[in-house]
Amino acid sequence: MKPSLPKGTRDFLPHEVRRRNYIFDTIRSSFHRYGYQPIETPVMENLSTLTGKYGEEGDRLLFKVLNNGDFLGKADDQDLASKDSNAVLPQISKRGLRYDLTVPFARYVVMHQNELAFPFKRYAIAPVWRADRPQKGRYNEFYQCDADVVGSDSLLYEAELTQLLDEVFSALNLGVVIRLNSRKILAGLAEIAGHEDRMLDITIAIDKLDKIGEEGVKKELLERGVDAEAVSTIMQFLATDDLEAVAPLLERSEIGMQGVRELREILTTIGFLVNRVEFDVTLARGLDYYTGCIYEVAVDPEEYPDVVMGSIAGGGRYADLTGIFGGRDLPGVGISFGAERIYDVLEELNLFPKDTNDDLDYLLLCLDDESLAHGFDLLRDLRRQGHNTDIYPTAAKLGKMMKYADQRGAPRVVIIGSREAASGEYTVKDMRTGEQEVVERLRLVGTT
RNA sequence: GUGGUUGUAGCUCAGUUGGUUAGAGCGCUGGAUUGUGAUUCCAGAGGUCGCCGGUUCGAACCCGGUCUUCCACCCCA
Repeated sequence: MKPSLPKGTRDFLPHEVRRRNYIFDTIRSSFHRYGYQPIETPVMENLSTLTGKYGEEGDRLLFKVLNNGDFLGKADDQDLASKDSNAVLPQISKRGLRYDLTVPFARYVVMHQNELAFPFKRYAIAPVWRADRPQKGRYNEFYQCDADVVGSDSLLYEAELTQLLDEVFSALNLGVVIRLNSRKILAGLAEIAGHEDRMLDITIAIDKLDKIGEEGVKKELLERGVDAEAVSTIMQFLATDDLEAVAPLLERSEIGMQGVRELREILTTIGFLVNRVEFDVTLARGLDYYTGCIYEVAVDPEEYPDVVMGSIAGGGRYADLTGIFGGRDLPGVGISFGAERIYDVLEELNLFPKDTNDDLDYLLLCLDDESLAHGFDLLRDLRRQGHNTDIYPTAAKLGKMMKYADQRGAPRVVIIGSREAASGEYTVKDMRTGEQEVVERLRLVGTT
């Protein structure tokens, strides 16, 4: 049988894992610096926890886990005979793989509300699964790095999370644009246009402005049943790229003005950042549960015009995610980094630091069996003193062992033959410069 | 979920109208060099041509199905 991988999943080689860890470590240390605490939840959740939280499209993309045992025997014969998947599904599957980290977090907060101090700030770096059709930058299994805070509606957190986004990307040396909008402004826009009930249709259409242009958006709006007068009102909004230009248009909408005031406050609270922060009225974001400020981060198109990649981080405020699970109604706000896309972009732009190689200090090479015994003893001493050290496990030809050292990326090798074993002075070769010197055991091992 | 695209050595890819033994570069193994890798020279190994079926005297090549890759939708990180 030929080995294979499920579609949309990948293996990682050691150097790839190191580079991924570089991203995870950078993000994690910022999370810690901002006072977020780690939590963990299972990769599987009850389907009832997951369904209905991501819209119709999201439900379709959930990976379902088959029930154990005779799962078909317990299913209804009529439903089975009619091949009605929607009817059969709840009878044969009660669990699914998590689709993101936010909904499981909401479930977690409700279940542990009496053990947590609010506002509760947590982070999680973990894989999630979506049964999407894979493309580049789009996988069926991928990592998210989330920071959320629940139990406070303070706008300070929106500002803090924007700073956090900025800090992480400047630590990664990647120029980005952080775009902000508010669901309240979008709701206000729908209200002004006289289609309060069509907010979703309207936002989906205007979200495509970049891609299909003004005419395309007009067409899409009309197709979605928005009347011509409303369309021209909406197009007025799209012509603005400044919060203060949008504000007068929203004067008649209470919720819209609330959104404007909130964004104003957030923008003035943020202070100086390395990356640009822009208000973007066309920013929509699909996830159903967002109710306030929304974020999206993209690679800076001015700095890297050739990079084609969707958003690499995003997030927003949600007013009542915990309410769905019957808990106290706790407001929350959070952000999520897409580690895989960040990886692909850093790779494409060659922005990974050089030293994400093997972190070995020494590799010991022994030329005969007595030297090998000697080397194994030296190995233990080096390791005890905190040197990352490895040894070639047999006495072999030096050329062969040197080649192995080269492939391992070992920065230094210690050559041990009968001369060295007898004298306790070793030949240490620097693999980069090619220089070698004779070093006494005490000086090599060092003391602590 | 819809439409398209891709698959040949470990990797990147050639392969003529369907015709003898499917090639190259890189990588790998061994040697030149029995105590020196990354450079040089020589030699060698490595293939169910994604998989299943069909057409044909004959299929890497044509046809059907399937899996996979990537792309455009949809949606999203």
